[in-house]
Amino acid sequence: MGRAPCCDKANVKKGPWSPEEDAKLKSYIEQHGTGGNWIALPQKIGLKRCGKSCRLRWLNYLRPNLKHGGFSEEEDNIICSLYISIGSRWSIIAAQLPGRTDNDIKNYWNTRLKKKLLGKQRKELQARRSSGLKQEMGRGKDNPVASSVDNNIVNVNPCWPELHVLTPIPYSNQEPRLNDHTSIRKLLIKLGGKFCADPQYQLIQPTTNSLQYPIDISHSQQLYDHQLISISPSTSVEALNVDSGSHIVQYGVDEAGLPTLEGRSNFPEGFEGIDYSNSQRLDGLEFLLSDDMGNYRTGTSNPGEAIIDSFGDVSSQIYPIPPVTLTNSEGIPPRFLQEFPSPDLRYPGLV
DNA sequence: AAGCCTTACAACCGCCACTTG
DNA sequence: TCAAGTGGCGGTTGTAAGGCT
Repeated sequence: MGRAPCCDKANVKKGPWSPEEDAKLKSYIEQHGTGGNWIALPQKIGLKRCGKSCRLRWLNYLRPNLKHGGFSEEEDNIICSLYISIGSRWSIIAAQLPGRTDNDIKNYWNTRLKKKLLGKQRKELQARRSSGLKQEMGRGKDNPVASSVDNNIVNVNPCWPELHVLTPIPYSNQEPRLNDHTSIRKLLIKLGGKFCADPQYQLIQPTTNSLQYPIDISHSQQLYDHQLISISPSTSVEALNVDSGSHIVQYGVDEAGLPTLEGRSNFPEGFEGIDYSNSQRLDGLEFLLSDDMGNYRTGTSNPGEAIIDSFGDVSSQIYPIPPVTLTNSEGIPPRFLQEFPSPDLRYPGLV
C-alpha cells in the first residue's frame, strides 16, 4: 500500500496558474509567510491547489528578485563548471547563481546549454577532422600509433591526458547518449577549467595567500545540515584552513595576481571515504568521466585503486564525484572568482 | 494561410530525507 | 523505534509560442 497523497487530488486544480491565484498566493505569503506548512497553506488562502504546487509556484515564479531567461555567458560557464563538478544537482548550482531557480537552470541546461555546447563541439570536431585528415595523409596511412593517440586522448588539458582509459563501457546500448555526453564533456574541457575526476591529479599548485576551506559535496542534504561557512575577504585564513579529509576548495591568488578557486579531494587510500549511495545524484554525469570510446577513466592502472567504478553497476555506488574544481583559467570568468567569496554566497562545509 | 515541427518553460510526479509525535 | 507527514529535489511531461515548409 502506498503513501497517502499529500492532498485530495480530485479537488485540486492542476495546470497553469491564473493571475488571480498568483496574486492570492503572493499577497498571503508576503503578509504572513508560509507558516512553515505548505500543505495547509492553500486551504488558508482558499486556493484549490496542492501545497506542493503552491510551494513550487512561489519558489520558481513569484518569489521576489527572481531572474527569468537571459542567461549570460558567465552564468553559462558557471553552470557548466558546476555541472562537471557535481552533476545535475541543480539546487546547489542555483545557489551559486543569485536570482536563478534550480528549475530554471535545469530547463536551461536541458533545452539550450547542452545543445549550444554540442553545436560548438561539432564545429570544432569538423575543423579538427579536416586538419587531422591532412596530417594523416602526410604521415601515411599505416601508422597505428599516431591514429590511436588521436582516438583515445583528448590532449587539451594538463589533467586529463594522465588519466588512463581502462574500464569498458558498462552499458553499450546507450551509445548515442553517451556520445553526446562525451562531446559535451570534451568541449567543456576545451572551454577551460581544470576538470579532473581524479583526486590523484588534483594536486593544487602552490598559491600565495591561499585560503582553504572544506566543502563536502558528497550529499546535497548533508550540505545544508552542516554549519554554513560564510567566506568573505575578511575571513581569516585560520578560520577557513580546516581540512575535513574530504573535499577542499582552495581560494587563492595566482602568479598574475588573479584570484583562483580550486578544488581537490583528500581521499584516503582506496578512495572509499565517500559513499555516494544515492545513485541518482550522478545520473547524467557519467559522460563527463568517460572518454571517446565510452570508457570510464580511472586514476590508476591498478584495478584495486580504480577511482571511477563502473557506473553501470548500480549495486555498487561507491565512487567519488569530482570535487568542485574551479580555476581562473578560461572556463571561469574572473568576475565569478572575485565575487564568489562574498558574504552573499554562503558555502556550506564541514567544521 | 494552414499544418506540422521545434523549442522553451511551467508544472507535475515520484522518490528520498528529515521531522515529529 | 517507527510510522506518518512534510519539504525538497531531480526527472519528466504538457503545452503554448514561434518557426518552417
